[in-house]
Amino acid sequence: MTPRVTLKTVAAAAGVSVSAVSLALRDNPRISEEKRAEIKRIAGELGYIYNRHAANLRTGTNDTVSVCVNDLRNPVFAEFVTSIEEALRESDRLVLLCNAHEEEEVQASFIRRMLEQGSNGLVLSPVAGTRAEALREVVGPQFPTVLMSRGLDDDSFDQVVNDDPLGLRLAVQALVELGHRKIAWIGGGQDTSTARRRFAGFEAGLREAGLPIDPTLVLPTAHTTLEAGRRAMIQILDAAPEVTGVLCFGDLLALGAVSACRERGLEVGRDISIIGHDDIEETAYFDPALSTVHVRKRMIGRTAAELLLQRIDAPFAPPVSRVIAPRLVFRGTTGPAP
Amino acid sequence: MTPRVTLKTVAAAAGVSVSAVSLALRDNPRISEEKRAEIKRIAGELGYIYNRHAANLRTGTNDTVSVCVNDLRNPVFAEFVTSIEEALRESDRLVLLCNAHEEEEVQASFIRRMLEQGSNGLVLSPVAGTRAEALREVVGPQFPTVLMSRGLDDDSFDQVVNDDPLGLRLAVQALVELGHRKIAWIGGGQDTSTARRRFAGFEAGLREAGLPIDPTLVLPTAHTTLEAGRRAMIQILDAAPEVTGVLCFGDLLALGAVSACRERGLEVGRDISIIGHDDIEETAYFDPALSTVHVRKRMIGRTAAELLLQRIDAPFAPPVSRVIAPRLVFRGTTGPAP
DNA sequence: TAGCATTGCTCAATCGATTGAGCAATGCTG
DNA sequence: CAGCATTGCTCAATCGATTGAGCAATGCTA
Repeated sequence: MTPRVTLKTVAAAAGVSVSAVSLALRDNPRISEEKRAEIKRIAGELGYIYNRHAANLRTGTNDTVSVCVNDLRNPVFAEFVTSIEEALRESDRLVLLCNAHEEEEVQASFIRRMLEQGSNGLVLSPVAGTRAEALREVVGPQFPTVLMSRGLDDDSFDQVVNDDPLGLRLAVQALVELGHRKIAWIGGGQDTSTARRRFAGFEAGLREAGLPIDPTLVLPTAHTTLEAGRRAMIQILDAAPEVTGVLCFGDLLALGAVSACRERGLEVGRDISIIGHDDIEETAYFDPALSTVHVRKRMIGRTAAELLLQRIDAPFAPPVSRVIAPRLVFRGTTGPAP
Repeated sequence: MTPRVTLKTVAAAAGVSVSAVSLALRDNPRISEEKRAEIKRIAGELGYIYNRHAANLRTGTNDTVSVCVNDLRNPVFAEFVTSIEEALRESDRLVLLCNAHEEEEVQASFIRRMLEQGSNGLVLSPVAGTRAEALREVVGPQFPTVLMSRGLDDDSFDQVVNDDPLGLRLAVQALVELGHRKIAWIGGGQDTSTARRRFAGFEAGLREAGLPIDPTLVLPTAHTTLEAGRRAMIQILDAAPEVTGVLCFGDLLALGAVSACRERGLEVGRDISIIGHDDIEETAYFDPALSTVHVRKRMIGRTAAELLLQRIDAPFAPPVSRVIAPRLVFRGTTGPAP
């Protein structure tokens, strides 16, 4: 093993001090242009590799941002993470990733781990059941943290969320205008702000339309998968065949519901209307294409990254909360009530 | 700002030396059971946070594994990353993530960055056009590296790949047995081993069946999105309306192709048969559900993680290459030739 | 009971970049 | 030309955990 090339090695070779090398390599103007060029040349020739550990120890950070989401296989989260990563690339920060899979312990241990690691900040989609105080306990009082997609009832955190109530109220309104009166709700069985807020929007929409909230038409599901949607839809059709409109917590659920309706011989978009939520890319290509609440995922991801960078620069600034408005997208799974 | 709680703080509070605390916290048996318990208790009360930077500087590593894939929004990669992360959780390593987006420079700078960071190893799906020597140049001669999904013609790297040629030969065989003679190929316009190997499998399958390779039935696409599939399919239908079988580089392309056929009034599964590749979850719920080549994604991700851990433990062991066999899944988009 | 091993800790050097303080040389101003 | 600022560098402390060497106390063996 050849001994490591450090600042010291370079300094000796260049006949200057260690500090001079350190400053020169970072283009500090206090070192003259020529010296800087020479030092860089020598460093290059010697094959100097910057040791971030030493710098990290000294500076206390490590130019890393942590992102913890529930499940990357959910295209919504994949889109969030992708746009965060892109937004951070300019600030030369790497992304530390975690899939919490709704397990609070995984989330907590990731947070501890990335704190040890000296990560600069955290973008978090808290697992179901996360309490704000418990989270604050884990991340510590002033650690730059931005909640994304799922908020918490605590305004000490920066947050970026989709306007869930709005999206669902719009969806209910749309169905009502199409003449639907028996409208079902599938999903949101998790203990998350998203689940609560979407359901609240559903309820508010019905209330505004003067419609009753029928418990047999509300079917929370533990998961948000295609299969869960299929099962829930079958259950609803069995319990309340008169239903003509269905709103779903997520697109995957909605696609499952579509497939269940078809199994039962219903033509979706004519016999029954279904609206999903999120607008993941795939849904546009189903036949009939899925009507859905379009969530501005890239915007949310980018905003989360921006807020986090701001927070890192100004740890004591007042917390910011951003609510991104969704819009309704009509495709083939909605139509006038039969 | 309260001053940081370090080993020193804890040592002072516990009335022992810094070393004792360091050893105790890591359960070194050279410190007595009782002292260890007491030290841990005090550390906990003081809110001691382990500073990995100091340890990293001292030990030279940082218990991190880097993963670089092309695009997380592709469900296949999301699945890979998820299973790698799960597999690594036991070894208490964090995942540093990068989406290279087919840009060699992004890939290279990520690699340099994570090397500085002291990452323990790399799982890489090389961007299109990556040459083995160039990659070796960037990662250095002995850095633990596992290529995943996309291989390189270089046996100095560990590799885990799907058996692409096999999958496509099986798919061609299946269509031929169903009576298809005019079989098209959509996708794989990228300069990746995957693209080459799948196309090679397609060609081999035709050859085995004694069928000619018709250039008008081969349509490489630059992207593997739904939209790209739709466009390619339209082009093929225009140029060669007699086509009855279509193989696609990926499921998204295939779904796009399905949607294009439908626009043209063709009933997929009867008038024309389409087979995708990868078997992403959504495809099973399309109507008709997509027939596809099922790639064992979790297996590939887990295997990549395992190989990497082995490689980290034994940097000089001979390189390992794993080929994971896919299987054909028949659903609704395939049927006898009309 | 001398001699040696073991136990249980402490000491202090170490990893390598960063940075505030400091200093010599030069330029500039009044 | 004294006095001050600026330029261009050096000095040395510092971040905090790790670890080989060392040492005192105790136990064990011959």
